[in-house]
Amino acid sequence: MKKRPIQEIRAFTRWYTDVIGLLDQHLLDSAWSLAEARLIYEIHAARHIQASQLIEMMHIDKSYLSRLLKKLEKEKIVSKKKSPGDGRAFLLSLTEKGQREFGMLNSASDEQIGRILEPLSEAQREELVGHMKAVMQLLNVKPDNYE
Amino acid sequence: MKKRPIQEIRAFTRWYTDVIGLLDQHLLDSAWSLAEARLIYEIHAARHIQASQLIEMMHIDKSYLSRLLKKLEKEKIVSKKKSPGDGRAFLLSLTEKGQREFGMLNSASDEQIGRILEPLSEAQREELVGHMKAVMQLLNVKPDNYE
DNA sequence: AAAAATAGTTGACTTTGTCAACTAAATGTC
DNA sequence: GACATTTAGTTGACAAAGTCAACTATTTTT
Repeated sequence: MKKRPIQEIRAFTRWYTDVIGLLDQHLLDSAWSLAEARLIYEIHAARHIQASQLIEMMHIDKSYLSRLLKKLEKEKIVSKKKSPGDGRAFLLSLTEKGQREFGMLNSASDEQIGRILEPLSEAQREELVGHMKAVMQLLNVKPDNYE
Repeated sequence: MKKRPIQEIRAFTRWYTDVIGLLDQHLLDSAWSLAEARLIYEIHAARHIQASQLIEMMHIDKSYLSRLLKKLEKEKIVSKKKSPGDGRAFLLSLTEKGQREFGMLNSASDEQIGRILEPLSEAQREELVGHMKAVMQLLNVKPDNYE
């Protein structure tokens, strides 16, 4: 295998790691840790979801998740009700407060991306998205292939 | 500002966050933490560098850095000598063992990227690199703009 | 010659994440 | 339908990662 493309991809990855770090920083100003914010995000996206599914999706330790959820319940962000079909399991969803919290996190993220796009023209923004989609398509890493 | 490109960029970022997580996993098998490995990487790249510069580059707390360096010195990966020009400062560099360690980490990273590129043709690899470069160019986020 | 700033270290602490053992319910097996 | 096995989630004990403030020793500024 040729060396050069590998080096270029590693350079991109290092750079984007930094970008992600910057994007995540707004979370430092929020009341939530990164893990909590992702949890809020995932529960919002799923609307109703079991802890076991979150474990699979997020590759997170179940004891850790259990404690994160406990905190989010205490803060009235997440509510838990018994699964109708499975007596061991619970269905998690966002409370109204949780929805509002999600909305705030979400629009903070949007604004942050917005600021980054500021200097670009409409056409450049489209280009950017095109390149990103192309990267995703070419490099369609299936997490499960690497576990 | 339009909503759609923002959502697409956020989707890309989430996806690439996962990719980076997978790429970082090989470090779990190494003797070094993520922070230590990055330190080894940065010191290698700079050849000689002061802790204060690392703090700036890596956005890392100075007490934390101090302890990481202490461990790397103990393990004979990094060596420290007094800066000729500044009596408070030290110049850090990799020992021979450090160089070897860097070499191992580095080729493990290369191999991992190599595996991801496996399914792609030579032409596709070039395409991929092209898209990545375009993203970097368009989105040339200067970390300092966001501090 | 102070005063202020910078380089790095240390102590005390918080946050984040992991591992193993456990309870309770569900599923598979004979 | 009783037993063994697996699955969902919780808890205790701990380890790793990261932060904050105070400190020493130099260097720079005024």
